[in-house]
Amino acid sequence: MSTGVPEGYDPHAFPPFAVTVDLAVFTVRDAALHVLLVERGQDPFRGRWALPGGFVLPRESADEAARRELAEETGLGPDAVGSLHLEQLRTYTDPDRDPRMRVVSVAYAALLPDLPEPRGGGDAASARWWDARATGPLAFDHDRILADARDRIGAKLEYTCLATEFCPPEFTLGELQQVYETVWGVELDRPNFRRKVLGAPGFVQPVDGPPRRTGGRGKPAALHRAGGATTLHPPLLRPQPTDTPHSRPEGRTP
Amino acid sequence: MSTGVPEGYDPHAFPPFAVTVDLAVFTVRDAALHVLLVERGQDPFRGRWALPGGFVLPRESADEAARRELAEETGLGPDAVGSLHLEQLRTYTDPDRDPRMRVVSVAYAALLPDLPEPRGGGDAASARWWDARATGPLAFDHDRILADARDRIGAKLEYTCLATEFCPPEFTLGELQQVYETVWGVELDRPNFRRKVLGAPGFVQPVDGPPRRTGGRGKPAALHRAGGATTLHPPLLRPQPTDTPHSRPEGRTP
DNA sequence: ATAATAGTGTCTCTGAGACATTATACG
DNA sequence: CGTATAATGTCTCAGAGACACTATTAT
Repeated sequence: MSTGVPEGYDPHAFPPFAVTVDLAVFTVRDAALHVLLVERGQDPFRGRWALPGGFVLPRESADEAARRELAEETGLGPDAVGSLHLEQLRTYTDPDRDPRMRVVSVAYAALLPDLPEPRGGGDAASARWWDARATGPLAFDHDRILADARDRIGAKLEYTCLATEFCPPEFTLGELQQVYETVWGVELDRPNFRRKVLGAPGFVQPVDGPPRRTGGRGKPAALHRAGGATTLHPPLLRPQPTDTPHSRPEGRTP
Repeated sequence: MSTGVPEGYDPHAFPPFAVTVDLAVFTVRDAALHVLLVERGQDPFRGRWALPGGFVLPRESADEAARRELAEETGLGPDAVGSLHLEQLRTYTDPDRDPRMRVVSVAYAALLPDLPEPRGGGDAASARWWDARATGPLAFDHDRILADARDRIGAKLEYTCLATEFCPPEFTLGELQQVYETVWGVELDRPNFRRKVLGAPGFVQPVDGPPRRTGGRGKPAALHRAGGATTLHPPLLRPQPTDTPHSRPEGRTP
């Protein structure tokens, strides 16, 4: 804030930037991570799919712009949008990321439970869920934003209670495990998963009544709600794909 | 990118934003975390201290702007600045964060070893290191940016090899431990710290020759260099202030 | 009965924390 | 000598992984 081009802070002496938000909206559906994309109706990248987003208005913060856009794209009410998890990822500032003009974009990640009809009624006439692993090349630098968003979500599942954001208000531990397995792309041992989830204070609460719900033709599962905690102690670490699991020649030299 | 204000993308139809970078430059000096601040010479916040920073130029990315500003403020050469750790934190977009105009700021954190004369020769005539715990109220929203930067650095020490960025090219394990203790504000058990650092593959490498260095009047310590790894496996978790059933940080019972 | 999912119990190994002990410098 | 710092070793417990086993539903 001390150096730069506009010496006298003349409001018209600085280079004009546009500021947008881009949203990576995720849900878990059919045991696969899905992301909400919109089809572009005009150049550049006409016909390509892109992350939903839009301009930040003069009197709103980027967070407010993100929630506004999210409401427009998903058709959710302002109350629902206000309560769901929205997280700033990072800001993309490559001078050539938009061929028309200088645009910096603040990227956000949002997590939704699998909704009955999530496609909204805004101006995004052609919005749909895509398998997050199988999106074609997206417009602008959205491939990179999407990849960064996936990495961030996966990492945050380890040490936060974020996974419950993918679930409906009441859920089974099997559904919660499905979230982890889907985002991480691994299979987890159910008894161990149970032990860790129930052992983390404030992660989940058993629903008091004895009601249960069936997921198919097995034993009905007890229902849980999200607990009050936001961070996970101890963390739920994902299994490490790096080479040998527990024998390391590097270490003590005799 | 699909909705918003400028329907036809007229380059003059969108609200004008200025984009700046703000830098939280940290070093460890005298067993305390220090941050580089500059004194503002003009309103608003004249005479208040602020994080260094400046405008993003029309043809550079925010990362490039951050490195350019860092070189100006510290007086380091472009090669030195190009090699040190610079990390985007998040972007601050409150519409009223700058009383003059609409400015969004991309915040960065940088880590430096304790340099002989770190104060640079740019236009920041009055730049100096401050104890990061004892900065007065800063200009703009820089108190919040600084707090966020401290949190991020502390968290990243747990699962990355970032701590070596605070050290000179060759360092002792005692100096590395000092970094952790200073950033986290806790005392660590030296034998356990040693075991974990040496057990993490690629974190540090012993310097081949038998040269040693003294820190005062004790036994000289072996020198190490940063290893090739960037992430820490297993992580070096900071002791939890939340009382756990079995471990007590303040456990000196006679 | 068989399949499928939910839930419990147990064993072992790793890593963290606490702490004792030895080694090598300085005064 | 004592003191200060570096380095090694040892003990114990918590948590993770692997896996056997039981429980309850649908077909």
